[in-house]
Amino acid sequence: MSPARGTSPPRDEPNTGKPIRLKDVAAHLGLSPTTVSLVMNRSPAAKGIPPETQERVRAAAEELGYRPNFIARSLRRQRTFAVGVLLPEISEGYAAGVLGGIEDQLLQEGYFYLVAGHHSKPDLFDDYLQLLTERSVEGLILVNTPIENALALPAVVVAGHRELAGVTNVVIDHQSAARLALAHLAELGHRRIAFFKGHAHSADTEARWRAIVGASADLGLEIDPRLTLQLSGEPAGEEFSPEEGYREGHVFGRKLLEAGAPFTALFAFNDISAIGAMRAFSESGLRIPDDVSVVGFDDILSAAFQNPSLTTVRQPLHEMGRRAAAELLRKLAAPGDESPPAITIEPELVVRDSTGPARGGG
Amino acid sequence: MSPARGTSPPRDEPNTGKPIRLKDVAAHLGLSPTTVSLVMNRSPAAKGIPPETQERVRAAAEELGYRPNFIARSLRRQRTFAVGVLLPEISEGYAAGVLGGIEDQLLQEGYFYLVAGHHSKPDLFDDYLQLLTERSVEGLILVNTPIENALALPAVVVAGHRELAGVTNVVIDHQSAARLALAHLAELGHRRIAFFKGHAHSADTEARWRAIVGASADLGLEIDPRLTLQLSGEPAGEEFSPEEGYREGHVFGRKLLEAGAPFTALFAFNDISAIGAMRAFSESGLRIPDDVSVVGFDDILSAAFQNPSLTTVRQPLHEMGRRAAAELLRKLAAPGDESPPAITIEPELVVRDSTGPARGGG
DNA sequence: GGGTCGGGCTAAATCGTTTTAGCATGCTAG
DNA sequence: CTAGCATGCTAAAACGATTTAGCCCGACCC
Repeated sequence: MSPARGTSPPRDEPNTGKPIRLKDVAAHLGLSPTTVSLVMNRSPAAKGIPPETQERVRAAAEELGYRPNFIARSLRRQRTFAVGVLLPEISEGYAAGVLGGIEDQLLQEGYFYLVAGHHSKPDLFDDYLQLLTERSVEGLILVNTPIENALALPAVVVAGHRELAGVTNVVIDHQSAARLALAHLAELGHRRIAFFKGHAHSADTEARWRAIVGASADLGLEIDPRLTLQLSGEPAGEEFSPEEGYREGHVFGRKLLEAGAPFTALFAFNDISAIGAMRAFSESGLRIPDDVSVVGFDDILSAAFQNPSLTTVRQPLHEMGRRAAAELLRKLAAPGDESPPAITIEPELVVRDSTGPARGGG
Repeated sequence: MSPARGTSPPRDEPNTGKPIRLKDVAAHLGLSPTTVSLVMNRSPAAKGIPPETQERVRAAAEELGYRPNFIARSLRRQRTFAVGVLLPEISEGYAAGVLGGIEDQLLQEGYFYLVAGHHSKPDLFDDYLQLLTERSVEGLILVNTPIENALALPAVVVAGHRELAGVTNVVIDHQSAARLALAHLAELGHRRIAFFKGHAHSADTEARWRAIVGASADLGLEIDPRLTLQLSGEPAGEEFSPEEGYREGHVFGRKLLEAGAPFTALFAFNDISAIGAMRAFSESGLRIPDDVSVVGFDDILSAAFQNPSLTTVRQPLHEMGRRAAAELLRKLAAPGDESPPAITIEPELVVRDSTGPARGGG
């Protein structure tokens, strides 16, 4: 009699009551758990077990739907194949982008990760670090998370402020970013370029500005202080909100116009402020890119949907996350090795419709 | 002699070599592990232990920096305080928003979560379900993830297609959404309204369209088939990409104009296509909202940064995530209870600059 | 003085693996 | 004939907690 189709167990036979333990497989075969474990793990010690027994074991495991219990294994091996990720807020674009890359890399390598969003509240940093450590994560990835003390676990930091012994920073190549953007503008004949600097407590502000100064010099461009405005951001400790950045870009766009010093292009600190400035320019009757060219930074989703669409320096967030995860796994695999203090990521210039030849020619 | 500041152990004394085990605390006190465990867990069985001993235990635990090993505890208690989250892609706006809410709720309740992004590849669904199950997650939250077979674990689905026994769907109140948007337009005097329907394989398309039809009837509006276009999306199984949606909105915007049937407003299926359409309208010399009003759906970040900024129906993604997580935890806490087949979330109309009085008056 | 009771604790089993250290058995070599 | 050595397996001790079932001792009762 073949099994009736309509009876309770579904066609895919797993899920039959309680999960199968190693012990069950062993009992079913009349072997010891040791043997089964050795075979299932392809342990070197299994070389003494004849291939035909090995086959029997594997067949039985398959047949019974045996799945090793990860918790028990973790306990015994002292390995969890899990890492902790600390970030300000998971639903915010930057962190989400990086996390996407982290995820791809980790899952591919058989790891999982636990995430905690601290909403930029410093007292939560330590709490969550505690919790993650208690859960026996093997390493940490910090995204946009300023940290004071040394960490007890191997760690990689994305967009981190300071240098800590043993932790690797994943950073964008600001030199390259500045060169890409400014060379693009210079080539279009722009000589008088306005700048938005980042707010003081952002990780990237200083490095980026130094790179801009350097690249300007290389290209023979002069920086006019009257055309340089510093975004203030929110009070320190607060998350920088998109709406605020947009508003500030809008206000600063007008300020630039009122300053009276002529300019034909703006290189903003990020896309959000660039978009705000574009709006200010449009409202004043300036046309983009005919009268003013605008370059942003980040390449957020909105950048492509602006009218005109925004030329910007893309941070490859996904790749940054990937690289961070890969580096962490490398550290875990080779605990002794010296690790690089920094991994530098190359940005990419995305040319869209907000940049064009300088008005009046170069 | 007070301890010198410059010596190796940092001021916060933890991290002294290997972690402290329960056994260590017990040994340090000359008590048994049992006693320490009972006290630390405030087990009812600890009522036989005099308060002064309890105090001694707690003090010692504190002093030694004892942190229970979560893995060992999970193994013994058969509880992991972890849930699995399955979604298409973590860095995409919808999922990231929902995940933010899930995270808030879970961490608040002492849970963590494991995320897997399946990139809409159906064969990965089962793989990741396997992996999560192996890791002993206690329940599942599926975001935008169509699932065929019944699940072995308690589950909540956000934006899911079908109804499965025992799983709760978290869905937006489409009735309410349609009513909000159409009443707003009707109030501004719009009578001839164009629509973008969602692509066929999107979870929300059908329900939303029915709601629109219903609300139109209630408000005495007629739906003109010539003004109704169905987004095609990518081939089924592919992720719907923002660029594609934008492009289609753009194309359809032009189609509407060419159709010749007069209209004064567009209610798009989502913000992306609304933004594409706005661009098409602008390019044709129509002014928004003077000539055409546009209403989107979702309230993505870009919506606020458009020029003009986009009036839209906001899906409270964060809250949807929160509710999903809360419901899952409820299920876990009360395994016997019947659970609701659906949780309905109220949308919110965000009025911005893309809607205004109908041209020519109502 | 024996039984009972309760207070204060603990021994040992258990969760499901991995891993170390061997144990039989039979064959071969000397 | 026996030592030695593969061969094919297994017993038992971890891993670090929780939890069940008692143990021991003194006080109290009658």
